[in-house]
Amino acid sequence: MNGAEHDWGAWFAGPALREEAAPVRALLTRAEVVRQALLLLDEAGFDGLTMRRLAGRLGVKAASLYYHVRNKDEVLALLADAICSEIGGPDPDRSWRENLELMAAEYRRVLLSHRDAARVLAATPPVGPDRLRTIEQALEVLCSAGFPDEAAADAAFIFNSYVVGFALDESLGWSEGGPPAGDFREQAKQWYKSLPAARFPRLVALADHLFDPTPDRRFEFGLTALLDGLEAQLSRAGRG
Amino acid sequence: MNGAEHDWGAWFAGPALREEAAPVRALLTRAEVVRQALLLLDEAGFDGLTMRRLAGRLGVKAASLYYHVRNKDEVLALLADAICSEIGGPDPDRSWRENLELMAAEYRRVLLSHRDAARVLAATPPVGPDRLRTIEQALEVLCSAGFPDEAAADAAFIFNSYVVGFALDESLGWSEGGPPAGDFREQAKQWYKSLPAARFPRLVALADHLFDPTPDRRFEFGLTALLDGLEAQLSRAGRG
DNA sequence: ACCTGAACACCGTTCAAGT
DNA sequence: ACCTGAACACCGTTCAAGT
Repeated sequence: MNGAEHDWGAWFAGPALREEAAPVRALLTRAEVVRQALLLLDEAGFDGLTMRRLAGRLGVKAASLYYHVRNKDEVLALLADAICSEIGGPDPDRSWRENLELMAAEYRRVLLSHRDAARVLAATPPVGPDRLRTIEQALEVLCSAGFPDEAAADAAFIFNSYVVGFALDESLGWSEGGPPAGDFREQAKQWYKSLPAARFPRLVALADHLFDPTPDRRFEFGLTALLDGLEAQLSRAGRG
Repeated sequence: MNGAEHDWGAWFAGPALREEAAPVRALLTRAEVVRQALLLLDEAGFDGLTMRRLAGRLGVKAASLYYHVRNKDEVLALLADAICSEIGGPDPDRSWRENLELMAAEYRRVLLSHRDAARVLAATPPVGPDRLRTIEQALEVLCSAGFPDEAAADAAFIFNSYVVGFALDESLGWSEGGPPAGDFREQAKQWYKSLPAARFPRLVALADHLFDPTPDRRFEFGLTALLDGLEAQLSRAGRG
């Protein structure tokens, strides 16, 4: 039903949906590959996710993976979809604005719950069924709110770009080879404060705020600005 | 003067500023390394930018690079700064809003003028002098406009995140291994249109708009929403 | 001071061959 | 149908050694 016969092939070769309860014997499944890839991502991060390590984890040689999967990009696309499958949808009883706030929080929560998840999404085209679902839901909310088609498409795009972009900044953390993640903000803050004040007066003066330890508040700030802007455009479109 | 004695070391070992007009003989300079890295980036893209290829271009073996540069991450950070050096600043005669629009356009123009530039910025911490300058300038515009310190820091962060995030989406293009970049939008649009309409009604209906060939308009749309939102927050803060 | 040779420990991917 | 051995063409980085 509902178009299960659609050809996902070109972008997304075969849905990871019809899965028959992974048998005890080690018969490699596409779904099992994805499952282990997600576990490996959480443990080793984006850079640690290699075909060879993934194969090792599945008790198989790297070459075997290529029987189940076209290449690493496909693994990443499947991974992106698996991550998106955890994102909840809108609530029909709420306003469009409440729903976008809800969805943004959900989206971000999921992206932060898996290591480097935002990097996986950024490295991957939006072609998986679950990822498409989240876009579909955002479009539905916006269209129902009365946004004209073009504005709804733009708004959904921008909305997605904002959440992923923010989570990307957030998860990079710039701690590579640096101090332990906990001390990082403090260290960066001190470094900014030590900059030449004659050249970078604002940077030095605002260092405390720039490295505020509460990204939640900042996420809200940007989201509020964006939604205020969309609201303004909506009322403009309503009049026009 | 103005703090030239500041220790950039921890994050940005030695400014690429004091350069003495590359001599004819092949004495490798830090600045020359960065110059060639930028050329290589433009030719080969982010994934094609390797230490070995960069060395080859400089007529030197890969190991030699490590005498001038700590590692590849440092090359990327220097590259990010070289790219940011091309971004123009604000105009003191304009309003804060006009200036942010101007700076956003400049920023995006530069990011699109070098292949995968947004990826370089996203992969790199904001520690170079020219990159810091652009942040300083954004903060200055916001503070002068009357934003409270915390809001100015948030706004500058979000502003940066928006521009880089948008350019990132834009430059990825998802054409990897796919059709030539020109046909890509059309191909993606057709694929979206072919999705099962019962499951993805909005996606199918809005495919034409989602793959609109004019990212400029969409960039404006999002920027306008963001700035409208900031304007609303500013007047709220003014009253509060 | 500046560069190299040679190595180490990896990558993604292919493909003939095994079962 | 499913997996492997072995190879190909690469990576980033280190380090003793050369000049």
